[in-house]
Amino acid sequence: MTNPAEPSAPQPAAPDAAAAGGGRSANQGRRVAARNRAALIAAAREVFAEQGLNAPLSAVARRAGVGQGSLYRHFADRVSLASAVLDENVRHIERAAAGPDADLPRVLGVVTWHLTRSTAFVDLLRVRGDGAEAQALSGRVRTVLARCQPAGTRLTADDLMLAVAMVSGAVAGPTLAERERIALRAWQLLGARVGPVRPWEAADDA
Amino acid sequence: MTNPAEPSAPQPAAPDAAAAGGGRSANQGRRVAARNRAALIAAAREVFAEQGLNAPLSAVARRAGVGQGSLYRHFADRVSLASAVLDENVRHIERAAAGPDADLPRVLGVVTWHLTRSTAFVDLLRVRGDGAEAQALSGRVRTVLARCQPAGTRLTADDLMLAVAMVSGAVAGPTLAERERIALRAWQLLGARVGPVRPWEAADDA
Amino acid sequence: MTNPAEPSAPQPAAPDAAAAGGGRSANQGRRVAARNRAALIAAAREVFAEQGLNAPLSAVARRAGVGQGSLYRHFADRVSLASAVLDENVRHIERAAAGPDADLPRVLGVVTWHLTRSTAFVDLLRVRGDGAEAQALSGRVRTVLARCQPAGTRLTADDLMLAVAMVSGAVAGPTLAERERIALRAWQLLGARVGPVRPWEAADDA
Amino acid sequence: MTNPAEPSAPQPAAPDAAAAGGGRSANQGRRVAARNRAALIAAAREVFAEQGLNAPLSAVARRAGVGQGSLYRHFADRVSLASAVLDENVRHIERAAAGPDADLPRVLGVVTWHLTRSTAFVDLLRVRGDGAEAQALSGRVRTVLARCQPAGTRLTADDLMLAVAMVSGAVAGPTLAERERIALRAWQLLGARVGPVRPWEAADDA
DNA sequence: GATGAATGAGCATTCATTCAT
DNA sequence: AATGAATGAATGCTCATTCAT
Repeated sequence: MTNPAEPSAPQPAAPDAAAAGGGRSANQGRRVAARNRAALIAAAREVFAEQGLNAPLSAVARRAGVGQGSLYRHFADRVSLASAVLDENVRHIERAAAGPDADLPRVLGVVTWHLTRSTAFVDLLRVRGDGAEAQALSGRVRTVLARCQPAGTRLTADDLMLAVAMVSGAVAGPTLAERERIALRAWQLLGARVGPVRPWEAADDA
Repeated sequence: MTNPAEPSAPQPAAPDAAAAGGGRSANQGRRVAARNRAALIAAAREVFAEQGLNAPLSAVARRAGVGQGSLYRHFADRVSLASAVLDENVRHIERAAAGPDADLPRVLGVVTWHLTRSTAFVDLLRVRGDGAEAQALSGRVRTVLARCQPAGTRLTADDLMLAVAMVSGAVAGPTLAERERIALRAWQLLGARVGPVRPWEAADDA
Repeated sequence: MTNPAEPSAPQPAAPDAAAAGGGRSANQGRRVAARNRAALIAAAREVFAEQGLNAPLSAVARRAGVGQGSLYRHFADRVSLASAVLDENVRHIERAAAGPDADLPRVLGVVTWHLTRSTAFVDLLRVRGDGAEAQALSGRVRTVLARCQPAGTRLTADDLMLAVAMVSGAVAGPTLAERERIALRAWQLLGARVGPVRPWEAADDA
Repeated sequence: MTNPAEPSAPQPAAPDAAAAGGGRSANQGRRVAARNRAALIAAAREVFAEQGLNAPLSAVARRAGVGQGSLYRHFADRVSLASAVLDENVRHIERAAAGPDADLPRVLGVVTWHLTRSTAFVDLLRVRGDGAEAQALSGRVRTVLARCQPAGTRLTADDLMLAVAMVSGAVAGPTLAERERIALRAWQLLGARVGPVRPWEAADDA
């Protein structure tokens, strides 16, 4: 998984018993509903990270170990699935900014953590105005950044978002280490200080 | 056309000398071959700019006024067609750097012109190591930039390419003017001076 | 509703006594069972009239405010649901024929009323021998018509049913008025006298 | 085949040689284009006659022994395929009306022949205003009938079309003989004289 | 007995690729 | 060397049906 983000990553609902039978795999009733939803989001996070936001939804369903129909029941369309995936990323950033000793470098570190883990998140912050949901999500990031900015700075909130987009655009590479290295060098070229690169949870360890 | 780039844009090869023959358009030998190739590149530039690099190749062939089979004769796969499209962009940049009074700002201006005109070019410079062709093309840009750099600068060639990628990543927006505005502000955040934004040809007018 | 047919149309079984319980709507025993069955028939009448007999059964369940499973508990398959819907239409015709001053024109008027209101009823009388249920229902109509026929007529019961099928086949059109106009002209071409077009209930008003 | 209508019924393009290989069946080049188109129409005539106009198009392609893509190349959508099928029926009727000794009964005989052979044709004449193509086709039938009508008749062209729709609606039954018997009795109930039931070609035999 | 979620087969449609002419 | 048609795998989406709760 590219971006677990949740301590208790839900297990795919698939390789259960009862699959040994011939025909259709057992209908496990509504007990698995919540588990399926989580598995779909987790699978979508992986698939979108690997293949981009246009990846086949059938691949998401397959990786989640869930029928196609269940995917469509939980998420009416591709956008609502993507939103669910990205919503988690944004929530983490908001949580990071809500901490007691939150400042801009610390938040940028969290942003960078997500940028280097999720291609989908990169796409979110790079592409502007691509549907109401995407705007809402990137707007939340913008709000967080604007609030963290020290008084008397020369940069507008738009400038901050532009800087994030610039780093987003630059972040590419086959390995995670490579992506982090590039991201940090990019922030350096922009003259920005960046705190430790981590999701919010890890902040406890600091 | 989003990125004409060539003063003499080749005409689609279609309803042309076929008036001579009866039913089917005559096979006109290697004369049409060159014309078809050019028409395919021109069509691909438009289609890729409008629909992205995953646009259906059938749309390219249709717009070029050329059969599907001819497209595959000239370009074995999607990548080689894209390379041919982007090769023109890179050649323009090389030409700009070969001029008598070429310096880094002037070349960056040309780079910016292409970034704001061609979505495909943005993708080229943003995604690293995506196949040998793409690497060769971005390598040529790297060479050009390295050569233009004034002696005694603190930035490596990698840094320059990274900066270009950062601007590439930030460039988005519905209108051309918007894309140019964003690109220039991005360079500004990087502390770079940028010459006039133009393709090489226009440099004569300066 | 295109064909209410019942003065006391049953209400959807949905947001009802559930206010008493906490989360899930309470299982209210066999009281709701009857109400659900009626709601399903009413919903099916509407949906089948609007979208034809192949309308998704999920749409019927949704409009009835009832779970999918309940639909299948009450009606084993699509045919048995359709039969339940059409049974009401046939009962109305039988009731019309049971009245004190019932004669053929009067019954044909009632038949026409249903033909012009319910696409499903048109299908019933047009398609012959399509399953035992359909045959039973159209057989009842046949019986009614045969009984109403004046002695010494030249038409057999089969002829009467054929005439009804002919009118059924011709009845089409976007508006109710249009359908009635066509139906009456069709009867005229057949040389049949037709009483007032109305469901049985309205006969009291005459 | 339910409605051959053409003396030289095209053979399905399918069970050719070269199918013995493992993977994809051979691409037979553009030679088979015309044959495929004819096979598609023939297959559609059968499938539409058996399953109605909403039959799966994949079934048509399969029966024609043709790939799905070829179907879509020849016919952009379901309507254009259906039109191609029904166009033949209408052309036969027009040809029948163009003969030297054409009169209304003779044309009605031909109409009846098609009604009893093609469910799709029944649908065409029964459903009004279902798209421009359908209206055009039924309009042509209307024109033919109007022209054949003897001077001084009491029936309008609309009445004639209504009568045809009535017979269309009544025609149903498992066997061809049954359908013909019903159709002829239906015309009798309408008081219409009907010539021999046959497609135009057979008129030579008379 | 109600509920609502799970499941996957099925259909429409697109498109990369091959190939006879 | 161009052409344009053939092919079927792949994908999106729907819906009938089953089943644990």
